[in-house]
Amino acid sequence: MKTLKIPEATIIRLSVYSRHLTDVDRKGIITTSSGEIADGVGVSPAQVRKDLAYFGEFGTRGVGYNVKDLRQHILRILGLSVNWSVTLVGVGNLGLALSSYKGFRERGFVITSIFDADPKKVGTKIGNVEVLPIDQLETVVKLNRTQIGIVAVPAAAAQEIVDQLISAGVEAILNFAPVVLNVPPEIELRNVDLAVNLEVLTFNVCGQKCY
Amino acid sequence: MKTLKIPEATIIRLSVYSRHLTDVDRKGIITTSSGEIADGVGVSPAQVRKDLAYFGEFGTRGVGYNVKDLRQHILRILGLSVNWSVTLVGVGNLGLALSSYKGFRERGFVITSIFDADPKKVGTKIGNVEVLPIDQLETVVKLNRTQIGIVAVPAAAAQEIVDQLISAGVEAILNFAPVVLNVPPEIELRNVDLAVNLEVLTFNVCGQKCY
DNA sequence: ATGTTTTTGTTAATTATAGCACTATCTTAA
DNA sequence: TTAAGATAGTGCTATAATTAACAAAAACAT
Ligand SMILES: NC(=O)c1ccc[n+]([C@@H]2O[C@H](COP(=O)([O-])OP(=O)(O)OC[C@H]3O[C@@H](n4cnc5c(N)ncnc54)[C@H](O)[C@@H]3O)[C@@H](O)[C@H]2O)c1
Ligand SMILES: NC(=O)c1ccc[n+]([C@@H]2O[C@H](COP(=O)([O-])OP(=O)(O)OC[C@H]3O[C@@H](n4cnc5c(N)ncnc54)[C@H](O)[C@@H]3O)[C@@H](O)[C@H]2O)c1
Repeated sequence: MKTLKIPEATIIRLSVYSRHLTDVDRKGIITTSSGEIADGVGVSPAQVRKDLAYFGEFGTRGVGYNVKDLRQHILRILGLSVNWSVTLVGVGNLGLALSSYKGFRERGFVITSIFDADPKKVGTKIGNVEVLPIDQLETVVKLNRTQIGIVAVPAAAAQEIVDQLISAGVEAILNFAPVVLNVPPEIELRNVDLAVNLEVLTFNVCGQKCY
Repeated sequence: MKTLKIPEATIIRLSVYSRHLTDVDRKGIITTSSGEIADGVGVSPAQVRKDLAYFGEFGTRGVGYNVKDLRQHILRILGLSVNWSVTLVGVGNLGLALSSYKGFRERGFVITSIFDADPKKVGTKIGNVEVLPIDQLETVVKLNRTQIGIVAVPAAAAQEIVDQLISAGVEAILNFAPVVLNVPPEIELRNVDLAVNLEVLTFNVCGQKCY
């Protein structure tokens, strides 16, 4: 087992490769190559091979990769050979969209609990999951052994929620609130920041000429 | 005018710095330092200075940075000294959340038009913007000189929508559909992919031990 | 005044990432 | 059986990004 440091960019690409392979597989295609994958996702063939090489040898020289096999291998690498229990905190505009997103389940992410502070929302059902009051977060998350928390509350409440998620045993957090959160190093945190994404766009559109 | 290549990571951090400075400014603080900014956003002081150094000298040695000034400078660098006209395509679960997101306008992004293919949605109003049929996209986007398009349609429709946005003159696209899109090189494209984000988390939670 | 402290801007070193070129191995067909 | 073609895996090179170190400049205290 290698303790090699894997670039995050590699993981992101692996996720995209696996999605691409799902499409290719659906078309009934049996075998593919680093070149075809590269074309399909817009990177270089060398990059595809390099990314895979971190984890082993999955292809056959002169032939290529078996689509189903490679897909399964990548899913396994990403930790997707099992389902993950996910909790969603905050069922506002965004939380509601997330809670009904089917792309979740397809990849093995199962929303097992939903919380909100608003009494009007508590008790309502989203799909077959009931919205629970925030004071039950710790108990329920512990009970379900939920490993992933999604934060979709206002920025002002995000740190408090994150602290609760962590003390409830969550190991990874996906945060949509536009705020820098403090978490201990053993907790995995990723931020999805809409404004930041748009601002990278505007910077580039300016042709970097605006300043 | 430098033609220096700026790392994308730098732009992302600048966006975060500017948000942090907005908070600091709201607290009435006049002066700050690279160290304080670094603490506030979780990077190193050297990184902060390096990022800023790409664009000029904004501080005073021995003193630090004027909060308001630096904030304004960064906003200018990011192209946020003017408002941007944005069009949103697809008002499903996600599109609806995005259309009512206030964080947009705060940074100068104004949704000037919304489109959907569903006749039941066309004609409804979101805020004070009416949902228009998709066949008016080109005309309206051209009329408004809209520069940014947000794609929140199903994956199967995304490429088609992107093509229409581009032929309508949009220069930058933020895509939420989980699909690899083809755009000409002069078009700025960013993808926000929820599954990918979660999968980076699961990979890391596995401690890279799962494979 | 002058030296001390602070903190920036910048240069140098280190580390990380991507790209390329080459080698090994498999398939196929003569 | 062997040669030709294809394509994965790999080590090396080049590029990019981050970190660290240091010199320049401002403020402040003596
Ligand atoms: N709406 C979007 O498109 C969008 C896009 C990007 C980022 N965001 C961010 O995502 C977050 C949610 O956005 P939104 O538009 O859904 O906001 P919202 O106001 O519609 O929803 C927030 C929800 O969180 C709940 N809440 C508030 N405080 C809470 C607490 N302490 N504990 C539990 N629940 C609490 C509220 O009751 C509400 O249901 C915000 O931080 C926002 O900045 C939203
Ligand atoms: N819902 C989420 O939380 C979420 C999260 C991440 C990514 N996404 C992605 O964002 C996209 C939208 O997700 P959603 O949940 O809002 O889906 P949705 O089905 O609720 O909404 C899609 C909307 O697009 C419209 N549409 C369909 N085809 C169209 C076309 N050709 N032109 C214009 N409009 C068209 C539909 O009428 C509908 O209103 C999808 O690609 C989805 O995978 C969604």
